[in-house]
Amino acid sequence: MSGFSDDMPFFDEPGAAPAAAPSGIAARAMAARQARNSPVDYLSDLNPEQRQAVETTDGPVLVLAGAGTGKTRVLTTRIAHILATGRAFPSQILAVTFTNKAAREMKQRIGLFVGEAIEGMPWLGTFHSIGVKILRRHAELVGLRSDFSILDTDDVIRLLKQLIVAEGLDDKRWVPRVFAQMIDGWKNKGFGPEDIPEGDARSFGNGLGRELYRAYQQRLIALNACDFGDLLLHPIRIFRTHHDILADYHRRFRYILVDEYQDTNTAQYMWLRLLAQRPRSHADEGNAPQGVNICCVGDDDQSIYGWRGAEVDNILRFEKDFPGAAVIRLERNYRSTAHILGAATHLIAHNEGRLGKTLFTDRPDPEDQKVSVHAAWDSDEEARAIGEEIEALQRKGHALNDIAILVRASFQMRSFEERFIEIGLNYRVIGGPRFYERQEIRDAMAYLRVVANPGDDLAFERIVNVPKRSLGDAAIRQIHDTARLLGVSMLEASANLAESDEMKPKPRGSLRAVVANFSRWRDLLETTPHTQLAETILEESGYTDMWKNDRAADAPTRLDNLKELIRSMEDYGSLREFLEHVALVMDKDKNENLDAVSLMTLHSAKGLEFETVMLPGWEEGLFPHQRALDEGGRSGLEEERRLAYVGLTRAKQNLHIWFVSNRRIHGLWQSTVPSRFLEELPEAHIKISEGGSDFGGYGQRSDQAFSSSYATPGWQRARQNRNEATSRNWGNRSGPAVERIGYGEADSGYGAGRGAVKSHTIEGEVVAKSVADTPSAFKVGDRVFHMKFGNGNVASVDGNKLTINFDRAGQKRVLDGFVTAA
DNA sequence: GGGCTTCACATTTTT
DNA sequence: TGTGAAGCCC
Repeated sequence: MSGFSDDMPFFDEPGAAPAAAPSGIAARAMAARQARNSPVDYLSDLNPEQRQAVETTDGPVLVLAGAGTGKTRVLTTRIAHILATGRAFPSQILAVTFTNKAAREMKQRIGLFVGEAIEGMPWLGTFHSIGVKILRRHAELVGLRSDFSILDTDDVIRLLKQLIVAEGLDDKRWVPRVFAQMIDGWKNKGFGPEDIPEGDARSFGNGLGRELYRAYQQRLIALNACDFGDLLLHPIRIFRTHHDILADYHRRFRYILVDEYQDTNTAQYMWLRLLAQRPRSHADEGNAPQGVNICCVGDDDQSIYGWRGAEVDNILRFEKDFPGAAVIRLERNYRSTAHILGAATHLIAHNEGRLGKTLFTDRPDPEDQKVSVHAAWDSDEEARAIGEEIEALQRKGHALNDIAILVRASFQMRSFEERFIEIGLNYRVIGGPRFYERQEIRDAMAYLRVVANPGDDLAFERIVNVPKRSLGDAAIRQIHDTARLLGVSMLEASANLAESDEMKPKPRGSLRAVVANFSRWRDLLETTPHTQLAETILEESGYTDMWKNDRAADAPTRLDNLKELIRSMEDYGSLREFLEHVALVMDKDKNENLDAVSLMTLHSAKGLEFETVMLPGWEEGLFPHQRALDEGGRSGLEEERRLAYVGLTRAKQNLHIWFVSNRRIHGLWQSTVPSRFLEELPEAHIKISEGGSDFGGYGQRSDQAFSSSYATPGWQRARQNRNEATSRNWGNRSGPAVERIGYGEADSGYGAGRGAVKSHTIEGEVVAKSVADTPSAFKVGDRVFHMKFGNGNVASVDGNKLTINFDRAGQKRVLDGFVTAA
């Protein structure tokens, strides 16, 4: 039952890869080539701990890599080292990451070391992509065919809704999305329908939780499909029930490397254990190395995904799981200044239950710039002040690309976006809706999925009446019932129905056409290049026409997206390869040519670094978030603190933290209290800033603010606010420590003149068409359309700045480059 | 089937 | 307050 015959090592000798290096990076490639010739070179750049992490190749290793300590470097060098010293072939190394981005980066960096040998690293990828690869080989063992589809969250929810309704339950009381999350949670823990706790099972659908879960799994098999969780759970099941297969993988993987180990959930942990812990009998046979060569790299202080199933415990108990493990700490930081590190280290020390690390740097910091803490009256002023600060930096030549604003929750982004649009400051939002989640892309994908896997009823159902073909709810139900009755796919059932007289003539006619189309496309699959096939499908189905005839403002964008989809298909060898890519790699490159400030959540900032970082919204209730406190208790608070730590450690040079006194929550203005995390910052490394000259006029330079018991008029007002706040439902802190944080009363408007701006982005998507300071082409009374605010009428024109009365958003001032004639 | 109104809800997100 | 989904009416 071995499935390995097809991909034995590609190179006889790890170092024997052709010397041709990728073009365009000549210098690095030269270094790489040199490194290949003399294996010691690549080690000499490492510090002693890093070097130890690279060279300790035998037995289990846990590398505790603090933020900015060269984690990726260690991982990639370690792989290079294993290859260069002939310890394993590329195909004998299993290297797992969480995100595609991380996998891509690793591939690229290993490529610099070993040239093209990277092609021979078939087992470097995300947990899920490797899971798919394994599952495709043994699909039949769990009742799937190897061409199974991978469903995304949206498909899953639609499927669950069907099942919930089919059980006669009210889908408003038992919300499919909620159930999808429950199932996801169960799968993260490695639970199949039989394993879930009785309480969980009872808590959903009038006690039918377990039955629904079971029915869901059956439907997936019938659809020849998997959800994301199955990509790990099915392999786990296979490993457990087929020891010969597991033994094959044991023989195959000589080295296992895991990135971001603190983020692994229970299922991933089980999967890793199965692969890593070979029973004695295997270890003893042949010349397999004794012990387990597993190397996990992570940072318990950066574990911020507990809420989605990550178990910090996995990293905390590594030494118990893998006896004799070497634990190596990387604490020398190459990213941030001593002040930033001091602040971060001190903050995170408030957490219990850590493995403990203390970051340090011995690089000099010529500017000796402390972390600054700023106060603002409300969120609008916060946005204004940060905007000013950024413009000031920009004038000094600071690239916007090197600046990031990291928020706790995405609603905070809004005030920044509005402000930046107003002053014409380039920004890009990282995260948010993604290319492959757009409606038109998902529709197009559904067509392709049906062609690739005619049993994919979910995809079929999605597009059978898109564009409209008079196949409404009634027709779909009929197809459904027929499929059930005959035990076949909906496509097959449709073929039957189209030839019978059970359907009214009109829908029957269009159904016949649909069936004929799919069968023709299916035939073309063998003979036509997949990009061309996709084009044909979108044309012949009438899908592109549908958008061409659509007069909605975004229809042209959607057509562009479809073209982009086809274009991106060129990068893949076959339709199936492409579909798998889309299912697993839901991201797309952003427009990186533009100089723009990055705006994102703290979560999505993990792993990134910026010269300057702004951290707004440090208030009780928002950060730490009230819900984390309510639902997570102490451990919830600690996770929030780790999030703060992640935020602080993103900054290389400048770090600014902000809090406001008033914030609008669900439409209501609330007084707020500075975050407890502010008190946890060490005095020695921070300064309370009154916003410099921009703010002018309130509070004093107040490093002494931390010397507790004194109050200026401003402070008194702060205290007042706090007292009010504590009586509300937000943050309920006690103790006088709060009093120490500076606060200002700068609620007066300020700031008017700003530097000229050349181009603008909204959400990394739109590039404006006009240049600042040229008179606007629009005049009063013009009807215009704005990406964010919709349609409106121009009320006044001031150079290139327009005041527009939007139908829905009300009156706004925007730059004319952001609107088009409606 | 499309557009309008009403209602509930309002942290973080990858695969 | 403001958004998005679902129901309702034509």
